[in-house]
Amino acid sequence: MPELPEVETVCRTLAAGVIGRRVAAVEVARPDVVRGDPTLLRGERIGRVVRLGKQLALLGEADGGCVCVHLGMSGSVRLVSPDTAGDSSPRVATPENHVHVIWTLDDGSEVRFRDPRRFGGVWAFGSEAALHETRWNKLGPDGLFITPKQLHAGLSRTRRALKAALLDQHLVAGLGNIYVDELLYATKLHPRTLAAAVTVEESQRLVRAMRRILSRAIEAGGSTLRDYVDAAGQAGGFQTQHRVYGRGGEPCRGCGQPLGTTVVAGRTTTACEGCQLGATLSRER
DNA sequence: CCTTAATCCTGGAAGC
DNA sequence: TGCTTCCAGGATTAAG
Repeated sequence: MPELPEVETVCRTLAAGVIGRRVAAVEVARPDVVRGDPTLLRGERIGRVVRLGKQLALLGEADGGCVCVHLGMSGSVRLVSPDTAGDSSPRVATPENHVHVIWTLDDGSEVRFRDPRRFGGVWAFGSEAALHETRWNKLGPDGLFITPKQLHAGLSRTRRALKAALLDQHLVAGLGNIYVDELLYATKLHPRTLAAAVTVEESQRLVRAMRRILSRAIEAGGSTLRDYVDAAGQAGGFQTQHRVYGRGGEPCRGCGQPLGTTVVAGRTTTACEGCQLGATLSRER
C-alpha cells in the first residue's frame, strides 16, 4: 500500500507529535513481526524521524536506540493522543486486531503499529549506524533525491523491463506500482522498454517527473486506495490525480484511446499503448 | 541474466 | 443472503 509519498506523509505527521517525547513503555503483541528488541527505545527521548524509500525509522536522541518500520502492503503507524475523542483505532495490542506493537510516550500518547497482512515489520537496532549497515545501505538512492546520472547508471546495467527496474528498491528506493505507472505515463515511456536502452536524456526526464509526481503526491497527503491513513488518521487525496493507475479501460487523457491493462514484472500495469510507445521501445524491437 | 509463479497473510469486492 | 473466487499499495524465493 504505502509507497514513498505515503511513508513520507506518515513520517511528517508522526514527527510532529513524537520528537522530544520520551518512550515510557513498549508493548509487543506479536513478537514474530519484530526483529531485534523494540524496547531498546524505552526511556529514550525520540530525536528524529527519518525515511529512506518506503521505510521509516524512529531514532533515539542519544543514539541509544533505533526502530525501523516497513509498512508492507497493509501496514499503518498511528499516533494517538490520550485526549483524542472518537479514536477508532484499537487501543490495545492483540493478534486479532492486528496491532502488533504499541509505544507509549511520556505524555500518554501512543504510537501504534498495525499490519493485518503482516508483509511489513519492525526492526530494532542499538544505533542508527546499525540500521544503515544492516538494511538501508542495501537500498538505492531515495526517489526524491536520486540524480539523473545515478538513475541512468542503474538502468544501463540491467536488461530487465523499465518498469521492473524502477520497482527494484536496490536501484531506486520508494517507487511502487502506483507511482511507477504514473511516472511512465508522464514520461511517455513504455513499461516494457528495455531499461538499458533508456538514454541520458530520458533519465533526466524520468528524474524530473519522479520528483514532481512524488512531491505533488506528498502535498496531497499520499494516495488512499482503500485503507491508507497517515499517523494522524487522515486519508490521502492524490488518488484523484492518478492519470493511469486504476484507470484501465478508461480513456487516456492525452489521446482518448482506452488505457490498456497488462502484467509486467508480475504486477498489474496500466498504460496508454499509443502515447507510451516511445522511441526507446522502437529501438529495442 | 531474465521472467513468471508461488509465497508470506487478511479482507474487501465481485460473481454466482 | 450466503459461498467461492479473485485481487490488492510489497518483496523474496524458486523454478523455467
